[in-house]
Amino acid sequence: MANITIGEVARRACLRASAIRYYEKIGLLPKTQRIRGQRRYEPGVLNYLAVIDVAKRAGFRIDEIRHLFHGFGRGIPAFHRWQVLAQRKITEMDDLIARAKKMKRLLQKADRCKCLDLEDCGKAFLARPTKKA
Amino acid sequence: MANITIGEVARRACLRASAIRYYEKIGLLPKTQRIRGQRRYEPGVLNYLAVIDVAKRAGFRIDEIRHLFHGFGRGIPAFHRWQVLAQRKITEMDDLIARAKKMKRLLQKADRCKCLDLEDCGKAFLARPTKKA
DNA sequence: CTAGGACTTGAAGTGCGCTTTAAGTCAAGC
DNA sequence: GCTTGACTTAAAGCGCACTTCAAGTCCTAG
Repeated sequence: MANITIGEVARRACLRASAIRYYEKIGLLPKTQRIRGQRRYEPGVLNYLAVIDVAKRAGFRIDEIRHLFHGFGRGIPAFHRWQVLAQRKITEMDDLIARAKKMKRLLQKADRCKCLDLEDCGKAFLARPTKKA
Repeated sequence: MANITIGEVARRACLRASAIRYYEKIGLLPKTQRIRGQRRYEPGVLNYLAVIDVAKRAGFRIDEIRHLFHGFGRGIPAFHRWQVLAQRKITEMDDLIARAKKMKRLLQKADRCKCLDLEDCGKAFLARPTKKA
């Protein structure tokens, strides 16, 4: 069970080996043991990678995920780490959704445009400027 | 009124001169006349830049804006160009909003996490995998 | 005459999250 | 002995939309 090669970890975690090496290099994954120069992993690394995967899908950037793992004091429990980061990110997501909706409204206005010439659109935009984000 | 320098255009359009040069280089803005090597613009360029600005704020990438200007036949009216591109982009925005909402739901789940250890989160994720995008 | 300021160019740099490449090591199979 | 395949490293590349840099031109003011 133990001492899995990087290729096997990659296969099980649905990642490229290069991504795993990259995570190690930037300090997202801890350095693991080497056997004749090659990385060998214990199965626990898959839990680690599963957390990274969920965090990425929740919209966290790499530096935020690193913070999740290493940016809190030793005794700070996982649920508290998630709470702190999730609250911030939920706000970001709300902003993102609001921006996307604003873009969509702008697109719906564009969809009802009646100009023959794009320069006319430009004149119209300059005459009644849409309020910027 | 005519023959504005790049710096003046930049000031009026709230852009950096470097951005205007870049737009010219990639074929977003037409090449303009030079006087002793320096670009000189007619005021109409501001309409052109206003269209670019609105398109960017609506979420169009540079290649899409280039398509708006040059990707249709000569006689195709502006309103039709907007319709075609806006419909596609509205779909993209809907996808983006849906993805952001999915992330937000994931974050709200994370916010209610009770694990003490991140590895436990990983085990839980692997046991009941959240369906991926 | 000199300094300052606005402009010119092509090339390189930025940030993010990796991937790709080049050059090499190592073990197994023929 | 040779090939194949999986691994190693450091460094470079990608996409996007610019910005920044280095080195130079040109005009005006003092």
